[in-house]
Amino acid sequence: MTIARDLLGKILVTEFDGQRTSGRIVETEAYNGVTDRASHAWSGRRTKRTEVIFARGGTAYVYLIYGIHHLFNVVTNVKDTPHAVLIRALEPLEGIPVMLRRTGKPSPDHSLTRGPGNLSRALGLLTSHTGTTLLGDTIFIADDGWRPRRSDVVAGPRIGVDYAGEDALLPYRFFIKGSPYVSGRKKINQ
DNA sequence: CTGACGATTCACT
DNA sequence: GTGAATCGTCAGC
Repeated sequence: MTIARDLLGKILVTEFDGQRTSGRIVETEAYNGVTDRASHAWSGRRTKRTEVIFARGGTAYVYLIYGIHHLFNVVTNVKDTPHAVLIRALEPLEGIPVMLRRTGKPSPDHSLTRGPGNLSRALGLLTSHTGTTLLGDTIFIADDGWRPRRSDVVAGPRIGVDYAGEDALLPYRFFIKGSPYVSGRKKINQ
């Protein structure tokens, strides 16, 4: 939970085949383990797919949704405690031309890394990266000391988890107010 | 083995 | 605002 907030302002970096891309994290969502109906690990569901969420913190969990989009998560807790943080939006920093090529966009705009599906595509993240440690040199979190002002960090309900009942209302989504890269639907936004 | 569906996005009405 | 795309995962038979 605290970790989701602390990740705001940090830099997510991927480096595949010498192509480095990075972006500052401006939006995250926390998934709070077995008590969170919106989490894949809810109620102790532990399967081949979700196994990685039970790993120790600092592990990547990349999940394919709707057969189309990849969603990138960071496993945040100790072994056997399935907490994860979904990275929902970045502000592009390095490797923007590479991102453009990956996404097929002609020019950089706010949609390049806005939304978990777009972001993963821009950084070249695939489900095959699930289980990769973030302590290595292909996918990792960097910190240049930049921090959002405390008054600019906003918490709100998560997106796309309406099926989770009451848990869908929990303020587990954190984002930096005013960033043009923050995603969000029209309903419960900002 | 079979069927149902999702932590989304994009194009179209 | 609505609906389709598209496939790995999981539950059930």
